Amino acid sequence: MTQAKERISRRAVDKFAQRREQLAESALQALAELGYARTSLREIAQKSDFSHGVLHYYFADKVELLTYAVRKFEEVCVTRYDDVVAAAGSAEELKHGFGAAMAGTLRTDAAMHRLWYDLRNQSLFEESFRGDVLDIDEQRQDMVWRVVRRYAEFAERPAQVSPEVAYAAFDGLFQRALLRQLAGQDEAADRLEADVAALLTHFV
Amino acid sequence: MTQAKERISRRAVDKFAQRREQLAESALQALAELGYARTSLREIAQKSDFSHGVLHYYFADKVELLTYAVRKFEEVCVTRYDDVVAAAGSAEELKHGFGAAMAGTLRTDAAMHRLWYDLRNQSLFEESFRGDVLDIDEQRQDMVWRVVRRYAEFAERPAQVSPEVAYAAFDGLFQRALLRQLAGQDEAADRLEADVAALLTHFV
DNA sequence: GCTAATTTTGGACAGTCGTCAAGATTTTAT
DNA sequence: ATAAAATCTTGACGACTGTCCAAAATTAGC
Repeated sequence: MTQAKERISRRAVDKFAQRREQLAESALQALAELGYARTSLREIAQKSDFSHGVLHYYFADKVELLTYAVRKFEEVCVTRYDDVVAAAGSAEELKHGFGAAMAGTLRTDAAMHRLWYDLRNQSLFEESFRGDVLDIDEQRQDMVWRVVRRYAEFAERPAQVSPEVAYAAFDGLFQRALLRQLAGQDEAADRLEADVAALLTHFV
Repeated sequence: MTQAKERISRRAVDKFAQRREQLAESALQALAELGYARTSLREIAQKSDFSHGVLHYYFADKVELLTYAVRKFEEVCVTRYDDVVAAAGSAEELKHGFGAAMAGTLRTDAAMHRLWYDLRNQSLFEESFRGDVLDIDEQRQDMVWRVVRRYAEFAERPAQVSPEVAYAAFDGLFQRALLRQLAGQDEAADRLEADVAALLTHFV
């Protein structure tokens, strides 16, 4: 076996890294569909173009693969509302844009979101992901705070809560809505949109 | 095998039910310690006084056992703050009592709480628990709302948020604190206590 | 085109899982 | 005390798990 570290060719290194990306993507697919408890390496391989054996060619073990996948997941996860912040021209616009964006991603990306909550929850039991989870959580908090801070600027009032409290509250709302949405309650997204907008006004 | 339904003797029925309670209790122990993903029937049996085979004498399969355990869990889970509400004589007292009670149970019962979040999260993937989880969630919401409503009475101001929003926000705060507490951040409980008290004032 | 290195496959492994049933043990009824 | 019923143990089953490895397939260097 040839380790990535020993490589010389730049192309080869890139290809090696590219395969890892590819397999991590398949891992995320499997995790989103089946949940952590039921995601096996063979399931992951089946979502990819390869057989199950190849996973140990690119990753030392399951933990390394999943850790890598979690880190990859982070990237798409922590800038979701920045566009809304940039686009909004007033407090009202931002408030409704934020609510709509949350409701939208709830409707569209439910499987991906439950994957995140599953991983975060798993880190209550397993130490391996905890560092990455806490890191992502912090970035999500920053993301939410950018919305709240901007809203406070528009409203020309100071924010009444800390970034931690704001994030925890919006996250709680989202998690609640996710459970209801997956349980088939079609009004979950609409209610989330309204609740998010209402909560924002209470926080600044 | 003799089913409980066919029994005549009252004592026998009670004993049958008692064993189920007993085994469900062992199941909760195992779930709290290992998490849903790694809890096996043999692990559960090992926490009890019996061998693994007996589980299928008292329960049809694993799902029935776990479902029963979840329902049992509900009982201890949804009246935790009622004493605080009953004891408080003023808004200030209630506010600090609520925060202290949350911080207290975070410190004392962390394993039990992560079990709840694990089960609730699992219901994002598996339909089997979903009904019970939603039911428990509702009761927890009522429990939190009794606090908020009472606080509003004391303060002689109307509550500014719905029961759903209040519960989601406090739950989000608690979940956040639980993760930090389990990650070894000793100040998590203290911060939770302060944040809960602060958030309560924003909600009424 | 040939050799050597890299990449991928598919099967084998030891272990664990949920489930089941036969037999041993205990409790109950008469 | 004895037979019947209820309860519990033990070992087995097929399926699945993460991991590893030898061999096949592919690619790269000359």
